[in-house]
Amino acid sequence: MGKDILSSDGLSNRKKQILRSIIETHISSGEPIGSKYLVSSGDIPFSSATIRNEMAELEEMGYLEHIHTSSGRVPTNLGYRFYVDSLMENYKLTASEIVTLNNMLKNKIGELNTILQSASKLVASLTNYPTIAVQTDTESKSVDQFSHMLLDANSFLLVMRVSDGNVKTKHIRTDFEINDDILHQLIALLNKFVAGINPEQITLPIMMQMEKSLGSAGRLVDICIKAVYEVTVSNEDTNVRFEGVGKLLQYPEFSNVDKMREVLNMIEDKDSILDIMKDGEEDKVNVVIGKNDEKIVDDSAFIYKKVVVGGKVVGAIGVFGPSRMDYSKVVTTVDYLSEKISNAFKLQLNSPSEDEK
Amino acid sequence: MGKDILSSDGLSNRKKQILRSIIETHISSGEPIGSKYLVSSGDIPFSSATIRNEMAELEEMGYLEHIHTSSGRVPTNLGYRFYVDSLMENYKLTASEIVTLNNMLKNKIGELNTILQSASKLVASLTNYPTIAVQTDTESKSVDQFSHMLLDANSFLLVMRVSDGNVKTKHIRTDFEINDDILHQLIALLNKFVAGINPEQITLPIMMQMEKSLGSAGRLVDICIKAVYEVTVSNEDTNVRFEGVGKLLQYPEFSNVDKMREVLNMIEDKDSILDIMKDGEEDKVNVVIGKNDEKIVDDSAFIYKKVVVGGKVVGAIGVFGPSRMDYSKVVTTVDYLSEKISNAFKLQLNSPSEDEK
DNA sequence: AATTAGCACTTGGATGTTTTGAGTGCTAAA
DNA sequence: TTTAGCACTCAAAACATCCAAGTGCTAATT
Repeated sequence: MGKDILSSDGLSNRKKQILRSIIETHISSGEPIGSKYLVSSGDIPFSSATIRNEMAELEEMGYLEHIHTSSGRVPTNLGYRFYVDSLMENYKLTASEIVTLNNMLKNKIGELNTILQSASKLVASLTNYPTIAVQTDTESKSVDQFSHMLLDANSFLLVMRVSDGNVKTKHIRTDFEINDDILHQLIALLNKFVAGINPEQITLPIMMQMEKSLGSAGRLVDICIKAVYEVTVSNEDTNVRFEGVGKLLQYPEFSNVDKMREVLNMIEDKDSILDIMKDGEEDKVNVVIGKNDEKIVDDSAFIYKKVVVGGKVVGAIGVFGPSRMDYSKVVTTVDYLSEKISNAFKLQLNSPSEDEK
Repeated sequence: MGKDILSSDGLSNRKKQILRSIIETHISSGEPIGSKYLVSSGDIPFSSATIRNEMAELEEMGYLEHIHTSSGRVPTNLGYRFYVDSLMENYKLTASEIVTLNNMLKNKIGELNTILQSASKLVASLTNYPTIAVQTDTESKSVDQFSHMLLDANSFLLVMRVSDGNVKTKHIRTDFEINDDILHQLIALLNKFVAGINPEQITLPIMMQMEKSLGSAGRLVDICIKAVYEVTVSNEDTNVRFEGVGKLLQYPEFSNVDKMREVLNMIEDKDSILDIMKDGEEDKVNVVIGKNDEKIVDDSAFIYKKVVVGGKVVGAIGVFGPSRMDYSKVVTTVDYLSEKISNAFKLQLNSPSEDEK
């Protein structure tokens, strides 16, 4: 009955079935899997000898490995990769899970960093792995809208809504007296000429025109433009936060000091995290396994999806855990949430006057 | 020669000498200390038998302990406490250490959280223990001024200048159409009735009056007041950051999974950290050891000093490590740095700066 | 040709035993 | 008061044994 027929990816169906069964069992147990166990589990309708033969071949192909002659098989990184790419079924979020997610997110519409962090806590509570919330600075930002708050006769607050979803303020002092009227004019001008455009495109003629219309308060233009530069160019907002690292210790593969040291070192090096994420694709959940891509600690996996607002990557949320991770659940959850976040900000952004694009 | 004369704190000088020698040796080696070792080290001019007798008494007094009959002695928490309070000598920062500290701090004058973090990194590099940077919220806040930014016909940004110097924004959506006029009225009302007062003093009559003057848009009042509450009551600016937790793994007492789990759990629970620090005194370096004060993991110690700016505690920096810590160096470093930071901000407050978050 | 039963063989881990050495407490001598 | 000396203790290291789970291979079966 078996029929060792190759399907498109070079594996007979029986091999796939066996590989999958091994991986899923191993994911939940963490133990090496032997042929007899597979038989007794009822998953595979063949004898242990047959399974052993298949296993041997799967091993030769690089999907499984063997710690020593008399131990069961364990998936290799390549095995996990194959599983994630071709074998895994989509996890369905339960209704109650969705309700939980939505409720917790609902009250959090606001600043991007707040929302990223609370999303990452959410993922943590649902998946029992440590989570990561990354906020990145986009390369090219613009200020999309200006507003102000007059503080006293010599100072005011310039309020800027930045294209990455953040709102920044800058305290500006003047050596001459200002009032609400002047500021209104100033803000109107800024909204007209500066809002939404790349700061590099602010030309001298534009600035001069603005200064002229402001008359004696023309000097403010210069100061404000400087503020725009600071806000759009600086990348002090880049931020990598891990939550719940302690959870790793419940997994035997991390229950030893050396592995923990490796992990803590990796985690504390924000740059390495950003470096890993740089390579990821934008509109899908990325799964980085073990040290195929050797930036990551062996035996571990890193799953993340970038959060895109207004066509730009503003951050990411994700999960870090053992390579025998519950991929399907994690992938689904991360996907759902990052999508939700992007949407929440789409609403917020769609509104204002000028649409670029 | 020995003369077992009691000094003021109930210990003969010889006992002090022995206790101190044991503690300092143990701090650097991590091993239990035996009588013979002390003799061979040359520190104590008595025979091993004499030392053994003294040790037995020190043990009876609670300063030392014994894992089993045939092991050397180890300091108890009480022993460390005594050492820190009475025995320890002040560490002298070397000239090059001071230069390093000053240089690194010099370029960082700016935002409080930035400076706290870079200070904590500094301590980490000098002491080889993980460090903590805490930023705390001041207890009672109010919103001192309101402003707005209209996003579209159904949403706007409420901009609030909070009394602690931060500016917060809240994205507010409405299910009816709004415009700049209505918002101006709203903001004017808020500035008149709500600005500068403690949110607990906002009474229902005031709110009703505001709602009435706004007519059909009255509902906005409620929403905005809620935002005010969130901003003034929440302490989301409170922030506890650990840096270099991985360093703990180099100390054998933390090189096991259970201890590590305890530590990670403690570290991830910001509230417990804040709770510990609440009890600390303001103008000195606080040393919390082991589980005398049982909020902290056994075998560990927590050293911190609060940073005070303008009479208010705005945060703290500190170090977490094994109870056999290099107290004198750590205490000195933490003291020096926190002092520097307070000073840096004193300067900044006096001279006008144009930065505000 | 594909599958399976059977069996010899491997090996990590669990368990038990022995040895070693650092360190103690106590007694009696200095 | 101090110290030399000695019997005693115990954790940790080293070594030995046993066991269960699992494999690879061969020969029998379908």
